[in-house]
Amino acid sequence: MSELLRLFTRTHKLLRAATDAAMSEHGVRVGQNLVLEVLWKHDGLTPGELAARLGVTTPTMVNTAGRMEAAGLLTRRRDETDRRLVRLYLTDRGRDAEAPVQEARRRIEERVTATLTEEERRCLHSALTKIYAELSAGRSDPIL
Amino acid sequence: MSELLRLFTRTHKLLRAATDAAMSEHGVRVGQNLVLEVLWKHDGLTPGELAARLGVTTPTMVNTAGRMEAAGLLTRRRDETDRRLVRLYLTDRGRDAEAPVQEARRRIEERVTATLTEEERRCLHSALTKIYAELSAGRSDPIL
DNA sequence: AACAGGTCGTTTGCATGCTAACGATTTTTG
DNA sequence: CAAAAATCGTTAGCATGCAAACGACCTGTT
Repeated sequence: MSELLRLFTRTHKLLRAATDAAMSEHGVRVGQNLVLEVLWKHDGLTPGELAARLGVTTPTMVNTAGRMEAAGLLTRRRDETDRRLVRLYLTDRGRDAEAPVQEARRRIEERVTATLTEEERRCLHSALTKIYAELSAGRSDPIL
Repeated sequence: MSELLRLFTRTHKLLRAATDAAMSEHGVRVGQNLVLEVLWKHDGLTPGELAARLGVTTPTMVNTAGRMEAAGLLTRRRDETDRRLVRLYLTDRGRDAEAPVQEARRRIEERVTATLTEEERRCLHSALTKIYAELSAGRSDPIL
């Protein structure tokens, strides 16, 4: 009875759904929230740079950027010195989302960790870190 | 720095990718493996019953069943006494996948848990269980 | 018996991921 | 300097999820 994989998947799905619901109240979908978190600190990155930081592929980032552009969160602009590059810049709406989105994120994390003991919190973190390391062994994206 | 949500998401992605790679060697994609696991024990369930057991929506199950039918893993047949129902029956190929798929699943779970201490294993399980319970509070799908 | 309402599976449309193939641009090399 | 190679973003096609709307079928009430 492979309990762990199933439990992990189910829990992830609930967590993702809860996050999406909370973010959606502020016009941001779950997949866009991490992109914003990077852009708030480093505006004007390229899709490739963002993809690397987020651990997704470039096509995924391009699609996400397209949806975020359609949602009015950012704009695309070609780099002047290297015409291959595209730079993504936040709009006012993208910047204004910072406070409410981070607050929503904080609340979910708090809700989740509140149910755990101090030991469970510590253990969960170290266990996930070890699993992450094990599975990313021999990969090119060891960024976390 | 909301470490936990990010770490959880990243780890889940790696785990899912590793599972998909292992399953794909036997003609089964990651989303189909849990469906098979149920059908091996209870052949002839309906899409709705399967969806409930797996914690996914009925449309998702219908799509997955369509892909599994195209892959030759199962067949659809209308229920004779209640024509609203569709029953999903495994093909020989679907049954033959049982041993290799369960073996692949076992190996991944072993690889993951091997990196953990006994305490971490126990804690991870109880932490996930608690988080799952917290997030599914006030929901209609408390099945695990 | 007839109709209203409930129960199904399906279709449609979207979000999020991936890989593979392509086109434009820059850099490297011969 | 021109051709070859590397680097980017994009597009296309697939897998997996969701919610909403639909059509077919059954059931219960009148």
